Amino acid sequence: MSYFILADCNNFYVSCERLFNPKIEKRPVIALSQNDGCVIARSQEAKLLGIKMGEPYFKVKNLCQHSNVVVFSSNYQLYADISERVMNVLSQATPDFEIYSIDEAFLKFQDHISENEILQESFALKKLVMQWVGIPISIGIGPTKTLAKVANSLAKKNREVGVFSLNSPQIRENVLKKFPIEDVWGIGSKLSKRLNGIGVYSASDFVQKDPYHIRKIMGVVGERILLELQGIACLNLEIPSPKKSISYTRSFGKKITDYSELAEALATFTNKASIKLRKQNGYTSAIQVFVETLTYERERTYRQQYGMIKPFSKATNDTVLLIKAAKDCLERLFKPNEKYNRGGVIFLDLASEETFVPDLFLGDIDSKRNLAMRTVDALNARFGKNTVFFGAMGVNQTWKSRSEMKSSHNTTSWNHLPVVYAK
DNA sequence: TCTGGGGTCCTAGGACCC
DNA sequence: TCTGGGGTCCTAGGACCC
Repeated sequence: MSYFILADCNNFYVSCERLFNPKIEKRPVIALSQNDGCVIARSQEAKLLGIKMGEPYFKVKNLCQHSNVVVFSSNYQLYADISERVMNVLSQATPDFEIYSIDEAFLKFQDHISENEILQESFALKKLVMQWVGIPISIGIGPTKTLAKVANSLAKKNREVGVFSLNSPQIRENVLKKFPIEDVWGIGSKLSKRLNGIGVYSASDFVQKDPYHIRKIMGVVGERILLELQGIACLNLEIPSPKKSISYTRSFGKKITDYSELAEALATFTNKASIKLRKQNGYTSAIQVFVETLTYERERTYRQQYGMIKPFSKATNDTVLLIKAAKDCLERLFKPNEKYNRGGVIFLDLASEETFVPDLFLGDIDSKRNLAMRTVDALNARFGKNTVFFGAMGVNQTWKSRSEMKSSHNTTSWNHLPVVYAK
């Protein structure tokens, strides 16, 4: 047996913004998704105003203006950097450590450490992250990952303490009775409706079901969640493995009807994705390209996706080839007089360097091209994004997504470094 | 006018093989 | 009268997460 700890940053994006802007400490603050589309982070004050997670921004814009809400476009560069700092502190506690998302990490401790020591350790970690990074976190403890998740959401309810353990079976029983089934990790809207149908409304209702029966109606996923809630660990820490697919998809700042504009956008996305690909030393054997249209009819929106997959005879990470393939796909997908609002590229079937098979007939051409790509990446890393770029990407980039209320890159750009004035 | 983006895992069904 | 069965691989789609 062992214990799992889930450390989760409180209102992470908002906390990052507050770090460099202490004036907004007590005010309602929200952060928006890419393209300023919907609300994806809210401060406690904003939650109390009734602003929901994932709500489209235009629906709450008025409320925000009236209630003096501070609104930010997402500043992922800043959030990623702060995240790394938080993870660095957390990972000091144990080598059994898994970064689960930008603001969450699992830690695992063997059970020869007492319950009391685990609690002490958790309080110490929480304090340390606040001291060294300035981000508030909550900690949940339990014998399984799923129970640590439940414990974490209880820790968040009492932020003054901010640590909650579900190791004791008695406490577990009481907690699960009041814990709605739809809030359990892995149970989404579809599964919770299905479970409601068989009389399951709380996590405790679920735990009393027969795992075999649950397996029949929910598959192994459902059975695993059930056992995890019973305290039987089915999920372990995940060892980071290279990504199985890499994608870059964006909504455009305006609707696009023009083929060449669309082609430039997709070339830009392909470039972004191939930089990610080379960063993990990967090769892709197939590219998927899609574009999407959006139409409104009587208060309803209809999305239509057009996509195609193009396999390569040989895995590649060469931006030039990838852009060419993306354009081939687009040529077939494109329909004039359509209004496109979104597009993207996905690299599928990723292969690593070790499994990459050089082409017998092309000989050394590959390694030369590879070197060229590496040089482009190095130049851009050193002198800034897009110092060197591909003509196909265009120069006007009129389709770029909106991001009108973005804060500075305080920790990742010399030009945005905070300045302190002495009196 | 205006609704994100990047991922993962699982399953069912078809094609194919012996 | 009676017309196999087991295995693998691939793909599309569904469901979920943050």
